[in-house]
Amino acid sequence: MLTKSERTRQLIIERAAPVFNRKGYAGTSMSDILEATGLAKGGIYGNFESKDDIAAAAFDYSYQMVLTAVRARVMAERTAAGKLQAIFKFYHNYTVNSLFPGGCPVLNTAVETDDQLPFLKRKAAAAMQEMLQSLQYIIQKGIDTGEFDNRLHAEEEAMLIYSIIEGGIMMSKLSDQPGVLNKLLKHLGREVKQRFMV
Amino acid sequence: MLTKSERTRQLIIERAAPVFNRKGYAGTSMSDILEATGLAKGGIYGNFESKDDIAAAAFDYSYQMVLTAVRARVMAERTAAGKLQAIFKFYHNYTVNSLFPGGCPVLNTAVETDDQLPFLKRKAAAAMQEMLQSLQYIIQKGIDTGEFDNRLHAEEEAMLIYSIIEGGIMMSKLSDQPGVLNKLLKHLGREVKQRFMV
DNA sequence: TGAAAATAAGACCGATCGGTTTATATTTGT
DNA sequence: ACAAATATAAACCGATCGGTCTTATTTTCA
Repeated sequence: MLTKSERTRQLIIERAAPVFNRKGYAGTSMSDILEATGLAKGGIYGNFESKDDIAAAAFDYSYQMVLTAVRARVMAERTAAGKLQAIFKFYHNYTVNSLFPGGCPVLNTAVETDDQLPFLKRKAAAAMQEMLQSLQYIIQKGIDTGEFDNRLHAEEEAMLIYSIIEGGIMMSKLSDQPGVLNKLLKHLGREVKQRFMV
Repeated sequence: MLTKSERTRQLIIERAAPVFNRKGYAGTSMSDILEATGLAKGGIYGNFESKDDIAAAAFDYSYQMVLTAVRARVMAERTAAGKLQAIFKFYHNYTVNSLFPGGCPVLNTAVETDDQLPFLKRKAAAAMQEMLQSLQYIIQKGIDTGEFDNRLHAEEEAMLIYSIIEGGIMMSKLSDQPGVLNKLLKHLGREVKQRFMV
């Protein structure tokens, strides 16, 4: 069994992550975290060094949640096209249905950390890199196995897909219209069926 | 000539806008604004009611700067394809060369204002809507004049372009690689030349 | 140019910020 | 079950938050 401290630490991360994701680093206060966890200062600072420390752990947790959920859906598919469609399906209605509120943690963190908060920016950058490489890997595999047109550039297509998804999340959130993202995902689905397939 | 107060108000907006754009609403303090303007409290609060009031004016100013710059480039072109290419050119190297630092004010504001800051969210939403409609108008005009393939859906293509640009700005900023956005813009340019043209 | 009006400086305000510390309560291993 | 170790509550800290107010200065126009 986990030690008490380890369980508390986990609780703090799980409760703080959605708060940071909705309100951002600067917009989240320690009292927000006290409220979300039901703990007092001592319970927090006995398990974390600082607000930064919590924000870093919360980002890791948030990203891991997304990554795990996407991975599970991708691995359930055999073909490259199936894997890509599974990703698109994952993001369907993302702004209203996501694992926890506030949209994509990579996008949110990327936008808030311009020069400041370098420790968070590094994490978000690594996360994006990993997402892009996963996409690229799927596409390249599709090309190599002859499933996809070999004139495709895997890296470029991965970047396109990622930019449309992240841009679409922002657009849907801002307009309060989940359908905006959904239309973009539908377009991506058609592209895979038509332009990607040989 | 403008009254003293009007000139001071303008100075505050011009100096505060890039600060808000880089650090966000929550991340910007009044002392940041005092420092950026060189004024004291009295000078600020004599011309603005509150931080919110400054942030609202600063967003309007930032967005107006972008819109004006894009409009000028678009109006200098006659064809729909030329207008779209001018927009893509405007965003070339945007993360390092933009009018003022911090990336796209619509994107930044959209991400920070989830449920909170409704007065800013409304402004950003209206700005995005205007950008999308401008894009859609250009594309529809291209279709109507026979310059573009009439099987295109103007609204969908506008959303695609906008999502790629905004997503691309985020990706370039996060990775510190202006080339990411540039590659996406290059792709958009090719798409217009190939898929759009009849 | 001089007096009234407009504008800005800067001391000041209570509230809240992130964080520390001490004292109490709870786990833990024997 | 008990003592030692661990973990949490809560009072407390200086700094900073957004904002007010009085006073001094600058602008304005007769």
